[in-house]
Amino acid sequence: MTDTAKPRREQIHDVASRLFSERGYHATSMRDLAGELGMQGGSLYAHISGKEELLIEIVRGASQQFDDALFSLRDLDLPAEQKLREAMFRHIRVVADNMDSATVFFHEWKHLSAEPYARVVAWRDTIDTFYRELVAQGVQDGSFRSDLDIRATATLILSSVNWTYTWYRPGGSLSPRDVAEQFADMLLRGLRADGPEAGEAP
Amino acid sequence: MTDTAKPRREQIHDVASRLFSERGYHATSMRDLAGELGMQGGSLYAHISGKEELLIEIVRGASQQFDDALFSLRDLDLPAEQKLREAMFRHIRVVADNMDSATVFFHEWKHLSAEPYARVVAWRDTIDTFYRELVAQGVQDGSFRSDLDIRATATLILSSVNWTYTWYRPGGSLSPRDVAEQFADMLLRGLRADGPEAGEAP
DNA sequence: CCTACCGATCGGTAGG
DNA sequence: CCTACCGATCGGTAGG
Repeated sequence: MTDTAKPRREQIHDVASRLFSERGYHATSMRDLAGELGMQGGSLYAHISGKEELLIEIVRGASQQFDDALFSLRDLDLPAEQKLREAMFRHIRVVADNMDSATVFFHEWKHLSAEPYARVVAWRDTIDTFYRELVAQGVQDGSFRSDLDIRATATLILSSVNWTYTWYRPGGSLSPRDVAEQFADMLLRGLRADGPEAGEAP
Repeated sequence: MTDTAKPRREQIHDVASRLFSERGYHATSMRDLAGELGMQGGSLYAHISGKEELLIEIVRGASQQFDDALFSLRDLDLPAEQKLREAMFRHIRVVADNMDSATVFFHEWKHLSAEPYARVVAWRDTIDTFYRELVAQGVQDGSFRSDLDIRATATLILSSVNWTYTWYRPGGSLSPRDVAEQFADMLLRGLRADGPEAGEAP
């Protein structure tokens, strides 16, 4: 109606994200994609160089969003607990605000060819490290339990935030902040009732 | 060498699980599958009726394993905390002992046709319910915090056990029991140091 | 379990 | 951005 239309390339990426997330990369044909954009299959190649380029850019875009959200936290001088809450919130928000590309990111990166594949593997490592450092900081300053296994703790945190792509529904009653606060509360305080000290061994 | 060979059908399912988990369902051709079994593409159809039958059986087999592991716990008279520990252990063990079919289960079920697809959706609901009931029991008997959100708690637990399919390595140093105990300890006790009561709000 | 084949569809290109 | 097309490959079948 007006000239608020997105650039064609961006439209293609958006639709590709949706189709790849719904049907998977290999089950989505270039003709499916073109059809949703109201063009013929061959016409796509006036805008992009090939199918894998789309996957590469979707995956790169998703990892970039995580980087932007998390790495600015790295050198922030916050107590470990606050930093963890904020990291979980931002992490979940990236997933929630980009359900399609996040789903593609988690599900379809295995179909990348060698070089972009290796980049994803390396990227995963940087995120692991980010959360491990965050946990280590909390252990060192005494706010987290000293008997925590750093790797396992980081993995547990990552499980909680990453798995959201499987169940979160953007239009629902839970905001990313709600989810993050619920999860962080449970992780930090534990599920056990306090007070009379629930029995350890029966 | 001896006659310990598995039935051909079982071999086909095992190889299909591996290929589907490594490459995805649609990126695995029947000729790929036949080749790994030392036969021609068309020969597969002497043993199976079609490609989707393989996916259906892999998915059905995986959900059956979870059912067998978890539902026997349902009416067991255990304290909630012990039941949670045992459920998490069994859940993680199913994933760890069946990395291929578990990966197919979590990644490829979307490619099922309407009827088996609906069965998976319904199944997921029974597992959700299982964990919610477990949490609710713990809240009722006073061993879990009374302010827990049942749904969120069950989701957090499920995140931790399901996500293992993405990082667990069966030959490594961590047994399913190790992982389950680490995760359950953290979830139950929380990450915070006890004692001087780490500050809630700064 | 093989050979030989089917129609359908794939990603991508040429030329306009 | 379209038409028309390319070789390759797909899942599956017939007949043995």
